[in-house]
Amino acid sequence: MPSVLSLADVSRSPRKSGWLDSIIKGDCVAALEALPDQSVDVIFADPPYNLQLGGMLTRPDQSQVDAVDDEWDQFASFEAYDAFTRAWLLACRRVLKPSGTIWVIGSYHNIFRVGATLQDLNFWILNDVIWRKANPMPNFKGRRFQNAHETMIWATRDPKAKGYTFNYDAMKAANDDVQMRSDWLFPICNGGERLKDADGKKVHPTQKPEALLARILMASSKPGDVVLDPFFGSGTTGAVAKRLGRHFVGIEREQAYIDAARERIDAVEQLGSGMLSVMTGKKAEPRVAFNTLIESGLIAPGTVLTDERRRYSAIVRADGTLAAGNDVGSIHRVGARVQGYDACNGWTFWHYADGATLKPIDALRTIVRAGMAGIE
Amino acid sequence: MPSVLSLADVSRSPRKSGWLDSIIKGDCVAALEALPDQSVDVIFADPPYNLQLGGMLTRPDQSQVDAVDDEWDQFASFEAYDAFTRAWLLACRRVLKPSGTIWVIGSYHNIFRVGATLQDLNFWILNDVIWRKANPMPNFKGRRFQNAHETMIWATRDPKAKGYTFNYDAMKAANDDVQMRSDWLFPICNGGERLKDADGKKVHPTQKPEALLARILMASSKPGDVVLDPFFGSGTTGAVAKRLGRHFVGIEREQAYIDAARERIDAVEQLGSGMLSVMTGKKAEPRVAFNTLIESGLIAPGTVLTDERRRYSAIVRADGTLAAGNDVGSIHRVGARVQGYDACNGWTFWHYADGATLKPIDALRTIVRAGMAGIE
DNA sequence: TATTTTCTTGAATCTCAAT
DNA sequence: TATTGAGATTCAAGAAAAT
Repeated sequence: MPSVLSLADVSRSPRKSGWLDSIIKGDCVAALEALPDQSVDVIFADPPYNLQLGGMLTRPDQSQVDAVDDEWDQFASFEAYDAFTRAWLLACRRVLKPSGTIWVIGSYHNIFRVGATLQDLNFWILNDVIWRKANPMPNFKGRRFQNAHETMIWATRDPKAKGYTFNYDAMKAANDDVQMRSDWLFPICNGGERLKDADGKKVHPTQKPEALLARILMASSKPGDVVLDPFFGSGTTGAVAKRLGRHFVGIEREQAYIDAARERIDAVEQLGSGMLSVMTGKKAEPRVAFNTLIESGLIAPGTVLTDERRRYSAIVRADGTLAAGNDVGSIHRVGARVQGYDACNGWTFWHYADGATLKPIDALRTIVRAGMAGIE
Repeated sequence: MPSVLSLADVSRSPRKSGWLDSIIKGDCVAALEALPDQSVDVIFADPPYNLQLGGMLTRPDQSQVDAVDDEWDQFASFEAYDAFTRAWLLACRRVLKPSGTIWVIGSYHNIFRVGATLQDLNFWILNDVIWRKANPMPNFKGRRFQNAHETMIWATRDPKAKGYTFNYDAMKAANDDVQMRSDWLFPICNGGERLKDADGKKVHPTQKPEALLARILMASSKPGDVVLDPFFGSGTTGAVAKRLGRHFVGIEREQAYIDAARERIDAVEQLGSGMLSVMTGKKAEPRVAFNTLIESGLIAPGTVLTDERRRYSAIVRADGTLAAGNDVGSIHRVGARVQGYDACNGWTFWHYADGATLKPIDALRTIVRAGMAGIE
């Protein structure tokens, strides 16, 4: 089982490597300052997002959303958050090898401040990478777009940094022999992977999926590298690092998280050396909005669509809806209503005139998908 | 053809609307200051990304600068970029209506600074939206992930801003009846849409696809709204705004871009008004009091209403209230109380017997609304 | 036991008009 | 400006319950 060290343990002999594969209990900055200079290859940091939530949020079925309202996510102001960010990034900077890289994940609440601070501190951004969530929480009030992604920033310690690890060929091979893009599709952490306590409640409110960490470590580290996570939480970084044959160091304040992480990591077995190239993201057929056909010029607003036998017709509107008389709605809704049905697949029901013949609008969707080939 | 105004033209009579559907030639901030307060519904801004252009960041070639100067330059340069960002965002803030929203697009080179500045200036971020490029430029050196997206930030002028436009129902209907996500897939602008000069060279280095602007304007504006683009470039915003029946104002310094944009916008035809109306949901429907159902004889006092599964029941009273035992109140209050909830939509919760089946009283409201159609 | 239906839940800055 | 009340609002997965 990974050992848990106090700050005193680490400070007593920082040059030794006793802190490898262990969890340091304590404040993030203080613990970082106890580690030796230039000793870490990769940092993955999932800092507090500084969410600013109003009151309670209820779902349409009147159940309550279990929000992230933990004390550790509360900051008095942007200035306070910026000062915190600066402090832990500076401490990270010192322990990072000159060829090391850092990943930071966040949402629009904090990621812009983190990114600007990284630049201010002379880190050099290599990419921003988007984690597209396959199954994000919906927007319940219908006043915004569904918040369906998070942003990760990948940066070197210095602008001129040479020799950082990027396993380009492995990434390409894992991505059907095309370059790995900056947008990744993964499900959120749920099901058996999600750590639960004895009462069945989630141990940590923001546990990250192992698949995400696996891609990060496969892309930007080598076996035997040292991976540091200054906000260790439930220990996803440690679990994946151990499985992939990397050393880890975690820093965490909360004893409950430390206990869960220790047990979790202890149960992980390292993969054999030949097994490491198989982790890729889930592929899915891209969802194509009807809107996309209009936006990409394949079908013009005002076009008249009919069914295969020209019994019903409807007009395409610029907002991506159809209008059949007073009936306005999605291609599926309007298709159902003109026929008096409850449901209808608008993609196969509605046709457009291509010369003298009618073709289903699904044919246009195929064209769009062809243009997206290889994108996921 | 859209008119081109000098700063003097606009300053002479800023309160008049002569600046609508025109391009103002001049510096971004100076031109913004010539426009009246609170006159714009939506701003789309595509500020300079490339910190090397505009003389703000002297990093043409990392290898030519030594480390010390480099660091100093970089700090100074980020400060200059931040000051520039602050200036144009503040000027935008003044011309934006209280219910207006702003979109800013950028890449990792600048978007973190823009986002942090937006927050510092008290804008309120609604979403960050990812433009996933269907056909991004490959990464040539194989030292990073393929940079396959750009980031857009959508924000209101103030944290508590109410009444901003978001055409939720149209977006959802256009997206196969599931809510629109924060990651959008579009091809980059090339082919026939890409403006070329007489030599076949592209007119503008970062011309945005019209499809992207179409979705932005369909989502966050109404026909007749005023759309401002302070970095007008080749005029994509103006072309799409005109096509979709929105007014536009563009600000641009370079005469070559202005000439190209004028010609381009002049060739655009506005879509017919029938194509432009935005699909709205229940929120936009006229309010109908439950009382009205009783007054119009659709439901009689004394009628027993139940929920869908007949677990709860209540009696309709002549004054338009419901009674469930001692509980008397609106359809919503009583619906909430019988279930032990804080809130409830009585229209969809309560059902009446229509023969052997139960129907929601919302069906009766629909009848009333149909009868009101055309009266208003 | 196998299949279908219902329930639960996830980093969320989540209403608006009338008074 | 703060309060009140009408009434609008969710997608995908996995687990649990029902058939």
